[in-house]
Amino acid sequence: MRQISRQTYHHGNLRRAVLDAALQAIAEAGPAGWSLRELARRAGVSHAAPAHHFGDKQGLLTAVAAEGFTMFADALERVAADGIWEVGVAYVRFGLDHRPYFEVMFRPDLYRTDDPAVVAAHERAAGALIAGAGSLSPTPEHERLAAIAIWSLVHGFTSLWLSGALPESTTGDPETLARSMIRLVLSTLG
Amino acid sequence: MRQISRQTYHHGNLRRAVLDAALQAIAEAGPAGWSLRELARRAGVSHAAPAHHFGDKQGLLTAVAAEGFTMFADALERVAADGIWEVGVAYVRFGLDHRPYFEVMFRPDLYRTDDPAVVAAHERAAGALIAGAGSLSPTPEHERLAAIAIWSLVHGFTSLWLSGALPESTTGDPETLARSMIRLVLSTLG
DNA sequence: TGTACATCAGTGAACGCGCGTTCACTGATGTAC
DNA sequence: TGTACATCAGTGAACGCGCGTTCACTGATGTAC
Repeated sequence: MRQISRQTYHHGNLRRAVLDAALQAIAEAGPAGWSLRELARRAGVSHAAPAHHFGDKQGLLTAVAAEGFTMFADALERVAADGIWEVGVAYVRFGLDHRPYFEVMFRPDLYRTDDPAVVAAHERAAGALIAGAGSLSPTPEHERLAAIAIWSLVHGFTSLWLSGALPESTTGDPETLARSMIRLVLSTLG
Repeated sequence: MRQISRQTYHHGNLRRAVLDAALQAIAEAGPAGWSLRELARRAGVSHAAPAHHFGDKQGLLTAVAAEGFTMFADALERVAADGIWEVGVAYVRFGLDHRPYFEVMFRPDLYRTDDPAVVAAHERAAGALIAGAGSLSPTPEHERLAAIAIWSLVHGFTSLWLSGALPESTTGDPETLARSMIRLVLSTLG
């Protein structure tokens, strides 16, 4: 185990430390509200260190997106066997629980979408979603439409909730609300 | 009519010119990819002029959001009498046709959400959406859920389409696709 | 087990640049007389 | 109709600052012998 307390010259885990600082900065100010130098300050390292690992801000956000899509795909695959219902709920929960990742992942102008790690995890996530939707469709055309509908539904709910756009009257646990909403739609789609 | 060709000392329409430059800049680089100075350059005016009208970037984006929500509310109210179906389609179409506005409107960290013009137009838009959903619901609880479902559906579809997240296999006219999707969901929700 | 050396993660000083902000100024316009 | 003046939209030079980038460097680590 390398040292955590930063008493050596070599950090040992600088890459991770910078990523964590980025996630915190995104949570506080969005993906655009900070500079690489501020990140270095947060992480307590030299201002040149982030560039040493990630090249530039786009490279750093590419790493965030890759990590995010990997966690996202894991979360969806974990419940894939339980049906499209649970996949939809997992989609919403991921967005609520991992807001900084979510805010980067669906803003492709922020990072390099052709990064191999991003592409692979993205495809895994899409696969879990489409496979789930396939289970409830009689025809291929209907299946395609149903998959897009479910995806739009859970993505829209998550985005609206995160941006605070839903009326204040909409109180209570967002996951419970999402469950009710998905049940309402699925009761007729299936 | 004031001069357009900018041969006088006074621009005559500088506020409009800066707003238009902002919309173009947002279309090209997102709401974060430019500075007030760059905007002034685009609009062909002194670099101090935008601040003269809008104070700072947040003030400028507040004006964009207010204008956007006004246009949005107009578009939804225009089809409100035709039912929730057409309101949903109008929602999607607004996002597709007015991407720069849409990208600002649902990112409340970018502007002052307590601006009176923003608040008024926002409430008008929400009213049109909720009134439409009310038409297809037997109970108040169901109505509330149905409204959130429709809203999530059309908002999610628009966001996913704009970010290019929908699979490339999903070709064709997005509005047609949105119509099919909304019909599929409404056929059972109503 | 000890020594020499290559590697490379991380440092920190220095650079030029574009930024937002300030401020004294310019000059077109509208109004009073 | 003409003159004087107040207003204020817009200018442009100057400022200090934080930024990304460069680059010679430091020093911990791993490997060869």
